Amino acid sequence: MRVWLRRSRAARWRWPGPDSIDGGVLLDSKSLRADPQAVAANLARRGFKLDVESFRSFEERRKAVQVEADRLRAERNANAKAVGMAKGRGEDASTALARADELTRELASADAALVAVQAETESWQLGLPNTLHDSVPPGRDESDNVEVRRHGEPRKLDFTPLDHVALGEQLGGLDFDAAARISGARFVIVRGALARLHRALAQFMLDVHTSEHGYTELYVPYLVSAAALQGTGQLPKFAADLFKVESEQGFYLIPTAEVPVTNLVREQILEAAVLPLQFVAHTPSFRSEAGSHGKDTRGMIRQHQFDKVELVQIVKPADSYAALERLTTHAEAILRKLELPYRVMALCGGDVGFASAKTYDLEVWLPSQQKYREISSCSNCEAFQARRMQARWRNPETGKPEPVHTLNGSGVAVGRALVAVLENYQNADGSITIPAALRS
RNA sequence: GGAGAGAUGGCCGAGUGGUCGAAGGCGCGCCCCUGCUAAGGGCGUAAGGGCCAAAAGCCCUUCGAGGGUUCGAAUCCCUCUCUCUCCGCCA
Repeated sequence: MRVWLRRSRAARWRWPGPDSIDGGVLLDSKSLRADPQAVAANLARRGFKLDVESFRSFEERRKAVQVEADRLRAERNANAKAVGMAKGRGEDASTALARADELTRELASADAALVAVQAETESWQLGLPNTLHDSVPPGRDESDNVEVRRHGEPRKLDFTPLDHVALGEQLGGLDFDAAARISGARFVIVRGALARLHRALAQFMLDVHTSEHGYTELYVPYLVSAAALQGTGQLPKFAADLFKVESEQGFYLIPTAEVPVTNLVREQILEAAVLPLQFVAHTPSFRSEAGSHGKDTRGMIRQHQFDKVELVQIVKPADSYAALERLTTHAEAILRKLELPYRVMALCGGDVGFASAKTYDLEVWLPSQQKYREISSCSNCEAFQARRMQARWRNPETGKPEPVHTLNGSGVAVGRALVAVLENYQNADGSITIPAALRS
């Protein structure tokens, strides 16, 4: 239906192949080789320690092994060709045939060594996070994030606000106990008017992004392959955060629509004219929340399953930072229209996610906590995911395929938006006023 | 679930053991001719990786994936994946 959906045989991702040492994996291997110290200095801003020495050592080994294997292969090819030509002329080929035997043996052992060193390099590289953009503020954790702007004033209430759990139970719309009996902790059943509000929020977001921000709506798989997850950076490092489905195919439940949506362009070479691509999808997200025991155990803030409207952009590298600003305002537009007070935070080096080069979080005001809480996260992954996915565009200036830049952002988390609406729109009698933007 | 067919470059499509990374066509790019909403001619046009400071150059890999046979595989054998058609089933 569209140019970018064409199947590209050329671009079919072959990997890990015997000679694809770079393989488009992770950080740009060339800059890593050229200046490992600079990469190490950059990654140190995240608190990630890059072992330059061990990189150098297996890089040296890799080079030696690869050169030797290539040399042997070249000789074997030439030798085989000589055999063919001799036989064609009806000449004796026994000398070349004897050499061929030796070459076969030598090549087998050289290849084995090459495969081994490449596997080692690859798994090491897959564990390296993205480099950070220069503008990312320094810092170790959440507390060092920098507020960029703030919008809206928290309502002055002349009563003590309830949290969404109390409000939801009063209204008979949120049932955590029933969900616990059915599935366990960190699930919820939403009922009646609140279920409808939840649905309205999701549809509202989709409508705004498609009709006002130029996104194309997608319906996507909720079960994805390990390869797709590796493409966007969840695997191999963060398997513990995912739900793996017991099945022959080895499916995982998506932790975010970012995975299927961004992978839409994997193994593609896109024509410059189709960029930028802007997609929006409403999906559930499944997260094991391993390692968050005791955090936000009450309520809907942190669940194993939640709905999210996700924005994804595929852009030319030169445009990606402008796109990040725009994408962030697209997510903000939802909160503005819902008249929810929020602030925009630039995440510090220590808080930026694995695949991202720069991230803005949107935090919405929650009266019950008297705090701003994350409701969206907007990231520019630059070429990081594109390299892992082999997602490229043809740069007219060079005529060559180059990695695209990918961005994603929640626009916004539906479950948390429901929480925010309940809490910010509550009345003294425990009723909820429906935001004007949702009335029709 | 059962039966069959297929997978080659941006696209279509040849190619059953040896100068095949791959004929031919289309598309695209540059140039020439021509000069008006036409046509003709020439050349060029895959991706990934390595060596090199770099360019040039050289080399390796890739004809769905993996393995095997062979001195040598797009071509022969095995396994898998995906696509299409028919039957069954299902929303």
